[in-house]
Amino acid sequence: MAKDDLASIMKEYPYMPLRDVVFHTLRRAIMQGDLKPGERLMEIKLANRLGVSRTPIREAIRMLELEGLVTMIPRKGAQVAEITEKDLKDVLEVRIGLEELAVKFVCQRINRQQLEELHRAARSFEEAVRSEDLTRLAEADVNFHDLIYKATGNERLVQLLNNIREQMYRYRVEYLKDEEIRSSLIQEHNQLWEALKDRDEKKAARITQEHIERQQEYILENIMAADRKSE
Amino acid sequence: MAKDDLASIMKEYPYMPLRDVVFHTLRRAIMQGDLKPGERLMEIKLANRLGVSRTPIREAIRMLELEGLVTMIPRKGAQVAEITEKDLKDVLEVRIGLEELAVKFVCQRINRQQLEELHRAARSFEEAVRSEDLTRLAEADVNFHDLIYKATGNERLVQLLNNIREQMYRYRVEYLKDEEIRSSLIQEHNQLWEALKDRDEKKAARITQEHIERQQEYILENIMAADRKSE
DNA sequence: GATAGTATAAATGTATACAAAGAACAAATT
DNA sequence: AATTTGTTCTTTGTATACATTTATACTATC
Repeated sequence: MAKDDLASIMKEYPYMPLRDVVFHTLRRAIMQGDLKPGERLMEIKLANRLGVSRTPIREAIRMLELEGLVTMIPRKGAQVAEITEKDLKDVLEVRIGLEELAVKFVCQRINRQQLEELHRAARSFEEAVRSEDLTRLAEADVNFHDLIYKATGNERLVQLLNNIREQMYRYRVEYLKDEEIRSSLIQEHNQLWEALKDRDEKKAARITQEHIERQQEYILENIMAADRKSE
Repeated sequence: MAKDDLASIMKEYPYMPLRDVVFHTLRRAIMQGDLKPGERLMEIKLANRLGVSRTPIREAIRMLELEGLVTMIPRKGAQVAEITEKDLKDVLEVRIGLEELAVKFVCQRINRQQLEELHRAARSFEEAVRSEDLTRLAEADVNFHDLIYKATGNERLVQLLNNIREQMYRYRVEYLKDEEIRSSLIQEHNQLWEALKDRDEKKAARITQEHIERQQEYILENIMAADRKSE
């Protein structure tokens, strides 16, 4: 079918404005720590480095600014936003609230098919843990949570949660590298699935909260360590 | 004092890049419905209309895009995002969740001074209702809720809530024009204040929820009416 | 008369040019 | 020697020019 061919070609060569390429490039660089907090983002240098003109750079910076990843100093330019412990605490407080809200909705709205999908996702996460393949593991984790998000039936909530989850990368989550944590994650996923299946809002909320709080402790230790090192 | 003079002058003439002026202008136009959903935002026309070049226009559009107020069609340009009843429902679900989270934090963290400020704000809202001055009324309402937001001690949460509150304008909230609603708002504010004073999280959450749900019903009626009219 | 094809116009995407503000450094004056 | 002033250089803010794509309208042909 010609139409399908075209569609697949479109998927292979999706048109993307340079601003979006730059946006994602810079975003990733900030998240991964290649661009460090406080570092200036100078348009000409970035433009030369990425082989584009200033225009797409500027548009990307506007987007990063609105995401809070860079802060603007008038007539001085953009710099990578600082991250403080307070920031992290604030974000995670909000995240807990939103994740609890999400599982509440899921309990109310998830259907059998979605439950099955979620079950499969939990299983493939387990397999990924056993495979010791970190990339696959991360994907499986994202997939599991994506399914939960989708089951909320609330697009805005999904959008907010995805954004927060991406921001978590900034806090150097090398969480999944820890052996002990990986196996406890399996248990958490299974428990969460059970709670959602039983539509037990309270239990689901509790598991979610504990899940994130554990992550928070872990990240705080890491940040503390990183901060001490850099001082 | 020369320094104070300079500071006051700076406050009077704060530097603002054109992109921010354009951003706020367009934002307001969309919120107020001057730019209608689906309407195309053509750069040259906007540039001519606002007396600037395309560059600030484009940067403003990038910001509006990230806020979800405009949607981009590749190589076709920007258009004002459509709003559906589902959108509104989604936003308000999230809003209820976040507002409940907010009052929970406030119950845990508000201090005596903040409580007093809040009380004064509730009083001045009452006065504003009696004054029949709609502008003053809106300001007093915003002020009351700002104080609550601040008392959460969570800047991210404040940011999200402010954003959502601004978005509500899109849904043509002519809420405060209704006599009956105004007086019930006084009661709600007072009840909420009492709950926060007593640090009664459940009561505060309930009041908040009811408050927003009532607004939702009202807005839904309005949107329905508007949609029927435009079809 | 309808349809297809081409040409023209208009809009976005990208690059570059120009203006102005700010920082850094050097020189002069006290 | 220190401070201040002036100059230059860098960088952002804004405008404009160019390229590419898409929409539109008109003409020619069936």
